[in-house]
Amino acid sequence: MQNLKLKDIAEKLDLSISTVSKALKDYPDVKKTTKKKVLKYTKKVNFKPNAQASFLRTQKTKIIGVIVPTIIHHFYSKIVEGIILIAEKTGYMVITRCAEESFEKEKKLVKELMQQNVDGVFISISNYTRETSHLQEVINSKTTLIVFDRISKFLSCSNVMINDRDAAYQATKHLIDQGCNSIAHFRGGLLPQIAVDRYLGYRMALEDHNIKYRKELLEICKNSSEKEGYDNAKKLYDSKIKYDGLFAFSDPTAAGAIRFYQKNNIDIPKDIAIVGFSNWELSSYTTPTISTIDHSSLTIGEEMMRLFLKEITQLQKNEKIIFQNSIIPSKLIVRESSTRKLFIK
Amino acid sequence: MQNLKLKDIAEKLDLSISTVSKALKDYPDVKKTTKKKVLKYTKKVNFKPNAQASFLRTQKTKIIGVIVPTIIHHFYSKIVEGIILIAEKTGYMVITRCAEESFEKEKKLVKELMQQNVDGVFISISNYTRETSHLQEVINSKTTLIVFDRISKFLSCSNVMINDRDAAYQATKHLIDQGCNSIAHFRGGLLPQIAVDRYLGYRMALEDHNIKYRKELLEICKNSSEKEGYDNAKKLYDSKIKYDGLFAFSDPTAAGAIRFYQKNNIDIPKDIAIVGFSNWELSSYTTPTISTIDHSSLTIGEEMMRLFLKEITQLQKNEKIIFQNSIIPSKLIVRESSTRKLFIK
DNA sequence: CTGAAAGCGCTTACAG
DNA sequence: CTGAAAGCGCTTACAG
Repeated sequence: MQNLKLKDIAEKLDLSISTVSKALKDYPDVKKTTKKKVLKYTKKVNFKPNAQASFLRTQKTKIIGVIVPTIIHHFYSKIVEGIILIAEKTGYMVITRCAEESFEKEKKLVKELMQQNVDGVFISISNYTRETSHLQEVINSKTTLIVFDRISKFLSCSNVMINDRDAAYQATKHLIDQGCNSIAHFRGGLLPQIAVDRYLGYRMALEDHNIKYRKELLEICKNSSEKEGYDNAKKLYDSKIKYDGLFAFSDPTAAGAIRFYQKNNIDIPKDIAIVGFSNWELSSYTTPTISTIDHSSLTIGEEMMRLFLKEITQLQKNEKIIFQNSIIPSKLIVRESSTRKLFIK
Repeated sequence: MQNLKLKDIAEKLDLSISTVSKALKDYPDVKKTTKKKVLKYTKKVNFKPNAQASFLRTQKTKIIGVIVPTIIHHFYSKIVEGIILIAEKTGYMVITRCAEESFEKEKKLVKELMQQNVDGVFISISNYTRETSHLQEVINSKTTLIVFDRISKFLSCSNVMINDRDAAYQATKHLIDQGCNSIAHFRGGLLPQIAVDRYLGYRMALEDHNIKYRKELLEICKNSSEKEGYDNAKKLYDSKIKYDGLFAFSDPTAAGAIRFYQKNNIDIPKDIAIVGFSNWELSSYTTPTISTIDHSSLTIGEEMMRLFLKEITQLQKNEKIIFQNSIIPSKLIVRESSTRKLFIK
């Protein structure tokens, strides 16, 4: 059974190709009984018009291209899941692609998506992307561009972000509320904006609560790995630096630190209260469970789709397109690693 | 800047559309210098032919559609990641879709992918899918169909599977090797094939080692949740049933059981040795870490792409297409929850 | 070696 | 209300 085309339907029903096409698209100038006849038959034989051929006329593919810098990563795969679920509800398909943190590959992927004539490109920019002319071209060719998480100030388009600084502030403040006075921070690398923002949120929270920032309580976890968490905890321990709170750049980092503390009989949260970041699956399974920040990736995906659909409509109506910067609020999830009230009062 | 088309290039270079098209596809009957001129210019202006228009002639979209029954699930999202990474290496794009365990939605998604004229459909069949005529149609329309994990015996196509029975056998045998004599099994629901297979593997391992199967050591974890693991451990405990090993249907289930044991001062692995299943992220972060079975999702994705590319080539050469059943071997990962040697000798 | 022309399957302005 | 025809941007058999 070959795929049916308009011509086959038309012949079968003794109608013209035009009429069948119009009936399918519910044009007002087709007789009701004709429409019914066509719909009944196409439903029966399960006919759907060829998407590629339609595109040549409509210029709409109903496909969204999503580019993430890395895919084997909790945060991004969750967001992609969110986009896919919402996209399906609104009749879009999603092509997911992975730039593997390479500027060259990112450029190539964008170009290929343009060649596919996707209706929208959602991207989180690679760490090594130095300039954004490839993304400017997306905008120029009237394709809706939405940048999320890792954005660029040089692009006029809608952005969806997380307020890492605020989230880090919440996390640190929570530790202070639990009675912590000297709070260490295992930060991410020096360059990534998210690492900088979380660091700044930490600093701001300290400042607002009159706690002096101490440089010796800051360590770096470049890869945000479990091992780095362990190693940094050990490093502080070996240098005999005392502290009673830890705000870790990520949950694995927090988990690594916990592993070290337990080995050395440091009680969590009594001796050191801990907050991680991003609500990884693991954080509900460690002993103790890890307090963390939840980003609600589903909400991020939802918000991107919402902005996309809005811009598509504005484009269609030839209205001015209004770009929007959405900030998705993060939520502190308090678990065992920082629930200290019982001990301090 | 609008998207360029063949016509623009041809005009610019004072050539015909045909010649430009042929130069781009490296046809042998185009003068070398002409080819060079065309390639140089198209590279400069970053021209790529419109994919939809090409399709109308070539019938190739270079898109693969992947349908998973559920996406917010470790196992499937890993496989999708694998497919995407390998697909990109071979010039394919991947549309991921989620059937949400609905037969109706699955049918709809398949139809839409066919409408998109994808070159291949990779699917893991929903639990509620009662018949597979929608997938038979994929085969009929000469689109490569590859079914993975949840397969159907009624389809003539290549399959990629995991040998759950063998993996469960390995897991159980490992517990026996650790000195366990009475091994409980928290199985999945009664119907899913994977639950049945793991149960049978468990039974076979017991039998091969002359350990009598005891019905009272079998509990059901329908949703494979942490809570069910906890509850079942409690149930056995409350009924005073003694056992020294546990083979759990999944890592979260194992984690739940561990939580209960720890609360009741049952030592792991000394009192009860535990093996989980599927190597969830959490299994390396619990205390103790959980021994588990690793499926190597990346290998599954790789294998699907390999089969797909093979069939595509056979199709092109008009050769007979040879379907293949690939079974991806699983690997036992031994961690703390079952490392007992120290205690028993 | 180059180019004119047909055609892939659809949509839609236009004529009747 | 229906249908003939043009055209979307490409590929490729064919003529020269």
